[in-house]
Amino acid sequence: MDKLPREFYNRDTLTVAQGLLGQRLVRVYQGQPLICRITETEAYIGRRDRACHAYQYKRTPRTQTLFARPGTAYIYMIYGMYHCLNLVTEPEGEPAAVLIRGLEPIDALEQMARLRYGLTLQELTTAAVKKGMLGPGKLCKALSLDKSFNGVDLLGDTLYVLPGTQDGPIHSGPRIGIDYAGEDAQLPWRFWL
DNA sequence: CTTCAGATGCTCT
DNA sequence: GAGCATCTGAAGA
Repeated sequence: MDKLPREFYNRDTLTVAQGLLGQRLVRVYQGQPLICRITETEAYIGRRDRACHAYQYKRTPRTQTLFARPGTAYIYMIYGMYHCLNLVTEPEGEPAAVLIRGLEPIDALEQMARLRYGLTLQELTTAAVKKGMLGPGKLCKALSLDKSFNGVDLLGDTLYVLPGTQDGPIHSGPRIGIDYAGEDAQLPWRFWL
C-alpha cells in the first residue's frame, strides 16, 4: 500500500485535518510496524491563529519545523514530560500543522502496551489500551516518539501514513487546552470520528 | 463520579 | 522566571 503523497499535505490545513481522519498512521519501531487509525485531529495555522506556536510567522528555533515542506513531522515537548505529534501542512514557508490528538491501535497492540505502560497485553485489558490511546501525550509514548523525530520526513521509512477508510460522520468543535489564545480558542478546528 | 496537585524540562521574555 | 497543544493517582463527594 502506498503512503499518502506529499501533495496530500500540501493543501489547506483544515482540509488536511479532516482528510487525515480514518487514515492509518504507521511508526516502524525496531523493524516492527505499529499501526493506528487516526481518530482525532486539530488544525494550527500560523498566519492567523494565536494558538499556533508560529503565530504571525513567528520564527524561533522551536518553530523552524513548522515552516518546513508539507509532509514533515513536527514534534515538541510540553509540560516537561510529554510529546505532541504534528504533521506539517501547506506549502513550504507557510507555518501550519495538524496535531494528532487521538489514535486507535490496529496492529502490534502488544508492543504498544509495553511502550505505553511497561506491561504486556495479558496484564492489561484491550479496552484499557484503547482507552489509553486518547490524548496527544499518551499516543506519543505508545509509539515511542520523542523530539528526536522532529523534522522527520513522512515519506520516509520510520513514520508515515497509509490510506484508510473514512466511515461515519466527522464531528468538529473547539480545540483543547489553549484558553490563552483568546477568541481563537473558540474556533471549531478540532475534528474527530 | 468529581476535583486537584504534582511531575518535569524546554522555550521565550 | 513564567508558563505551556498533558497525564496520573489520590482524595473527596
